Amino acid sequence: MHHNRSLEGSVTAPVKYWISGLAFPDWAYKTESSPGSRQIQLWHFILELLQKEEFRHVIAWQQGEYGEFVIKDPDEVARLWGRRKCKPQMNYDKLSRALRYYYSKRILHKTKGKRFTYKFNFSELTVASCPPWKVWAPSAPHLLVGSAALCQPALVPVAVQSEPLHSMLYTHRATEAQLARERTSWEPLETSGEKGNRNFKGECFGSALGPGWRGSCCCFLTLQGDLPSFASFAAVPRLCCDLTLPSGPILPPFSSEQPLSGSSKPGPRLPGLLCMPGTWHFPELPLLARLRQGPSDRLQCPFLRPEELLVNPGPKGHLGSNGGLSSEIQGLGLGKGTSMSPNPETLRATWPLDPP
DNA sequence: TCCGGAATCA
DNA sequence: TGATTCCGGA
Repeated sequence: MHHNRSLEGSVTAPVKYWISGLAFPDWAYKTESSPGSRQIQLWHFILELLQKEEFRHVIAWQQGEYGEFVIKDPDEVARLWGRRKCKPQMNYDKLSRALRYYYSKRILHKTKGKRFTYKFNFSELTVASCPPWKVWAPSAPHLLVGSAALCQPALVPVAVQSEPLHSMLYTHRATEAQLARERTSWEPLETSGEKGNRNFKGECFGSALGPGWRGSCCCFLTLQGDLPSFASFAAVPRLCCDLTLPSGPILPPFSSEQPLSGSSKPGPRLPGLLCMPGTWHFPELPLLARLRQGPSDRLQCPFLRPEELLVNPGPKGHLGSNGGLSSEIQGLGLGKGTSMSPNPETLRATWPLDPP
């Protein structure tokens, strides 16, 4: 059972990590888990306030704008913040200065034209705040893809199955021409993950983890560079793992030279799934942009290369050395470099790490 | 009201 | 490092 600490520091009732259709990892609400600091960070505190009904009159999520919140009573928010930090001289001017420092970190940005209105960049926030010890956690009982996905997804189950989250992760059909165009215009992650580069095409969740993690980054591409910030990465591994999707196409495409063991014939191609080596596509799915502003309508995951997927066999029940996929994946029956995808039933039956 | 530089603190 | 404090400017 998950608990959170109240604003006064006591343990309170369990929280639902579900805000306006967004699921947060549990550590996002645990002040003591703030990475890089032993003290609570302001954005944590803001999330705490936003989470609580009793502060709805002080600060609240903006209806219809995911991640956007309004400070209705700046002085009160500043007072609460000052009380938490034992800074009685705190005021909104100082607090807002701290918030403005989040701009450069891309944790937050200002909603122009709206007073006291800010917006979280959740993907950046989750990467920046994902504790290293929760990354690459070998005991995580999920099919984890990409370093971001390796942040232990402490989600409430409803988040996985809910329509909003599906919509966040899905995108609508991309034509083959579009795919080809994107394929050729794909930019290296080195540039896409650069801080301050607002024109990036891809958002590498693993960018905060350093170059060594690049191979397993889970990346979201958008048409305009304004990333689909609300495709909460935490949901990705669950979706990949549980395969409870009604349309079922969220599976990594594999490119394997040799026929995979454990399957005499390749699995059927899942309807609507367009795959390219190293890239996921989730066509025929609700428009991502429905959940956020902007025309971001493409979700891709150029993530693990085949050689990173097909790792040395490990003991059953453990993740492979890539931290994400064990050798059992070889039983999925996949063709090389094709649009072949694993049969979800096969995956379900084969996967050793599914929770009971 | 908002922004960001600069110095400073813990 | 993540604020806090102060401040000039838009």
